Amino acid sequence: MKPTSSELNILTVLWTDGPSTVRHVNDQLNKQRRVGYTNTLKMMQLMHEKGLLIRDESSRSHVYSSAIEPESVKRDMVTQMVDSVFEGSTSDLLMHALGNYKPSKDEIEEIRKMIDRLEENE
Amino acid sequence: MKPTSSELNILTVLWTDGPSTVRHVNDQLNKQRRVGYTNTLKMMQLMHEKGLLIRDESSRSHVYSSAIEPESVKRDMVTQMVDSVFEGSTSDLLMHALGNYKPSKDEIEEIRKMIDRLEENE
DNA sequence: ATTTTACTACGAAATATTTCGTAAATTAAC
DNA sequence: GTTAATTTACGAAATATTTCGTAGTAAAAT
Repeated sequence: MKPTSSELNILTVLWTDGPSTVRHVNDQLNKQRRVGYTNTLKMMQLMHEKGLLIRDESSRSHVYSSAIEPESVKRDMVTQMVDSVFEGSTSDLLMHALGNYKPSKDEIEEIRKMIDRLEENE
Repeated sequence: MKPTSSELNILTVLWTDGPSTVRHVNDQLNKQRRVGYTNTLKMMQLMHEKGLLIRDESSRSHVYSSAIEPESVKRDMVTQMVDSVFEGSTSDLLMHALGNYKPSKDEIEEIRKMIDRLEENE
C-alpha cells in the first residue's frame, strides 16, 4: 500500500485519534494547512471506495476509521524507499538516517539493543 | 528537493553511470520496465527546465548529467519520510528499517561504529 | 546525391491527484 | 412547522505527472 501525500495526512489523524467524522479530520488537518470541508470529504469517500478506510454509516455523521495498520504502511514505505532511493541497501538508509540525527542516550541504547538482537538471530 | 518517481529513476541512472545521452538513459530504464524514447526525452527536457539536470548541447546528442547530489536527495527524502510517516521520530524509522532487515556481520559492525561515533559527539 | 537513421522540439493526450461548487437530505433550533 | 445549520452525494474543475505522436533537422550510410 502506497498512500498519496494527502491520503497519508488523513490516515495519520485516524491513527492518532481513532474513528472520526469528516468534520473532525478536517478540523485536525486545518491545524496544519487550510483545506476545505468538501475537499476532505471527497478524499475520504475516495479512500473508502479504494478500501483504505472503513465507514460506519449508522449515524448521520459517518464515522471513518483506517482499514490499514500504521505498522504495515510504515513497513511498506520503508521498503519502497530502500528500493527506489537506496538501491536496495537498507544499511545505506540506516547510514543516512543516523547521519543527520542527534539521538538521546536512551535512544542510542535502544538502537544498540536492537542490533544485539539482530546479531543473535544469525 | 523531492523528485517524482519517474524523475528518481532517471537520476539514479545518471548517478550510477555518469553523464549520459537520452538514448543511454532510456536503454537503462528499459531493463526494468518498458518506456518509450520520447517519453524519456520529454522527462529529461522537463527536468532540465526545472534545473534538476545539466545539459551539454555541444554535440548533436545532448549529454545530460544530474544537477543535484545523490547524498542531498537521500537526505531530503529521509527527512521528508520521517516527518510525514513517522511523526518526526527518526528512531521510529530506524526501528522499522532494522525490523525487517537481515544484515551481514560486516554491516552490523558498520552500524555499531556509526553509533559509537554518534555517542562520542555528545 | 539520395536514402536511411537517430535525435530533438513541440504539442497534446492520458492518467493521477487534489480541490471545489452546488444540490439534496437530515437534523437541530427557533 | 419553518428556518437554519450540517452533512453527504455528485460532478466537475484545477493541477500535477506521465506518456505519446508527429514533424523537423542533422548526421551517417549507401
